[in-house]
Amino acid sequence: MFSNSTKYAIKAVLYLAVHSSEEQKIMIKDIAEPINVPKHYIAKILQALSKKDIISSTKGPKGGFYLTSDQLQTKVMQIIETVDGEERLNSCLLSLEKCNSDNPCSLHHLVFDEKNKINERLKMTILKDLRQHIMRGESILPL
Amino acid sequence: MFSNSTKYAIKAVLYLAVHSSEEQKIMIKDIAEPINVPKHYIAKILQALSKKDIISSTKGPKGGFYLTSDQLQTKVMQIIETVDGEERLNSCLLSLEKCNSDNPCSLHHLVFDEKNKINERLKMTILKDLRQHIMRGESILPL
DNA sequence: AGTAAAATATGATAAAAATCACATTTAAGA
DNA sequence: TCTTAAATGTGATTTTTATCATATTTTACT
Ligand code: FES
Ligand code: FES
Repeated sequence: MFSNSTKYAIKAVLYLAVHSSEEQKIMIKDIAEPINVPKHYIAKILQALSKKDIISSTKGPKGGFYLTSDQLQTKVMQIIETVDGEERLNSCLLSLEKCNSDNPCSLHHLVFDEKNKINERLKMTILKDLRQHIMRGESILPL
Repeated sequence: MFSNSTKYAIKAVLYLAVHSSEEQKIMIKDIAEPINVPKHYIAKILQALSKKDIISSTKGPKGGFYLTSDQLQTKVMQIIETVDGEERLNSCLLSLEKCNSDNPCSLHHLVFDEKNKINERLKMTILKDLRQHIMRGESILPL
């Protein structure tokens, strides 16, 4: 469903959501290891997210990555779109085109409503929500 | 959601479902072109499907690919599993593991029910159903 | 100012997925 | 039985995705 890069991105950002703050920055290697993602790979992804202002970073000693409280309001969908590009989630199951109810492919009616529901949730769920889930022990941040 | 190969496979099989029969076999090039898939690529996929008895074929002059009426009973899910492998649809959104409600990842609750519903439908929908849809003009076989 | 510790930029390599090419096998029809 | 038309098998090439490496920039601390 998601690319590898997006999976990694979500895991990393969620890790920051739980463990970081403006006073508690985290170095790349201390993110990569606990979420089980190659260090150099996640570095590239975090840099892209940082450039898009989805996460924050500072260079130099005592530097690292972190989330501001504003950034805890980021919607999950924003991360997905930033990494995978917008098209991916709205593409038709059978063609390259955008899914289109006026010209539905043969699988469209099997999936459209559910896919929509999922997309809606990804659009309204923010990092803070997921952090709360994790801190309550209702879900985990998998390896 | 699906790999390119699975998309192509479904389109090709659906094309056969609509246009072929034991008396009306279709050559690779006459499948590849209308569904807009590279000839050599779809050939490989069709060969795999043929070996798994999801479609039929005969060699030589007047040969080609076709579906028997038995094969019109094939479930969409069978095609997906044959091409992409079973794991893909049941894997967790964030990890390599199988999705597991007893140990849910942070996105699990956002998608589980809907993904399940989709999977159920893919498991109970057969090619004949989709063919009917297409022939009634309720859905299309996209390029 | 100088040094060291961090992210950043850029690019190289490896692995996987998609695509292309061709020689082999099978079967129909002359 | 010979020729030809089709799928089949095997493997090569290209493209995309994932991974690795390294030089540069920024910043804190001395
Ligand atoms: S048109 Fe294909 S999934 Fe909607
Ligand atoms: S455990 Fe991750 S999607 Fe179910």
